[in-house]
Amino acid sequence: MIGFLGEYEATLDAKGRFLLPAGFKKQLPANNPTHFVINRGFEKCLTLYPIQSWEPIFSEISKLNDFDPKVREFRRYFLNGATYMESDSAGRLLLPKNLMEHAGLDKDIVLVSAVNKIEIWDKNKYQKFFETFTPESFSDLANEVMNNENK
Amino acid sequence: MIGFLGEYEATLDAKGRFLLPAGFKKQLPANNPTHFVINRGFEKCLTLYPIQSWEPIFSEISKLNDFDPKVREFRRYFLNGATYMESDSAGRLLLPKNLMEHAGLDKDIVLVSAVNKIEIWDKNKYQKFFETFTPESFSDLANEVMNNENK
DNA sequence: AAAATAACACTTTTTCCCACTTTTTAAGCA
DNA sequence: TGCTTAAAAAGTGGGAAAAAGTGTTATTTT
Repeated sequence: MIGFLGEYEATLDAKGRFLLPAGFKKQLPANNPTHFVINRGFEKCLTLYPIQSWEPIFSEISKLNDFDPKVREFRRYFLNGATYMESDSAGRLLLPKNLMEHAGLDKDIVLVSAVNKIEIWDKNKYQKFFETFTPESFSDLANEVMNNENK
Repeated sequence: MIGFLGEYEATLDAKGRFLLPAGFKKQLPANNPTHFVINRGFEKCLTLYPIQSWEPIFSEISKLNDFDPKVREFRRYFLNGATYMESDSAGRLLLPKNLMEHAGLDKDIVLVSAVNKIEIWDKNKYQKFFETFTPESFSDLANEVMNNENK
């Protein structure tokens, strides 16, 4: 399985393209290093899936029962932002405009590891997120999350 | 199998035609990229089936027991709007008027992936649909839908 | 030297508009 | 009434201009 580490910055050009930071490039799977799916994140950010990470998710979704209204609702929300992307000859990725809006991206962005995918944040919003976080609250959260896991 | 991704906008011209967005065009099956069936959606929207996606559904429906009044009722409703469509020389699709009414389409429309087919919404109605959705409610829904699957 | 950014040229897609054909509707008349 | 014709509406096809997207090269930064 793919496992990303680290956090890198990048900038969007006038057309909404950005260069995948070299740090992440090195961590991409060897076979399909140019194929991605990008989607809305649960928070005000985007989620970038290398194609290998996306496929099992999509496969799950396509098995759901289409006659269940909840399924349709979920699917609509989940798939609406998902967009297939391929990096261009210069290794850049072009962000769809609706997703840029969703995440409130401007010019400076931050790419953060999220295990088998990468989250994309607006730099300012990302910093603010951290400012609201004290070491203690982080410690509490860690305790809660990691404990539930082991029960 | 066909699997669509993403959400794209289009506009209807005075005659009720729209251009299938390039983003979806690329995802169409190579063999019959101009043949569709369009139908009422369960919600206030339309469902556009590439012909390959329609055929298995139609086949399912034709197998149902005709002596069951509920079957006849369902079939009547489901098939009543279904219309065969072919895109014209410029790649445009002409919407039947009765279906435009059903979905309350005006000028601006949104096309959204529904795995092997595409939903067509009025832009305003679609936006309202999303406004009623908080990240938490989506998260709950996702949890519910994807959990049922694993039981 | 490698990576990131900026600038530019080019191609594709989209939009908007107009002209033409076919079908439908309405109207006139024997 | 039934036929014919005119008018209107609906549907189709295509082209030009604008916008969006893509690729390349050069320059700057680290």
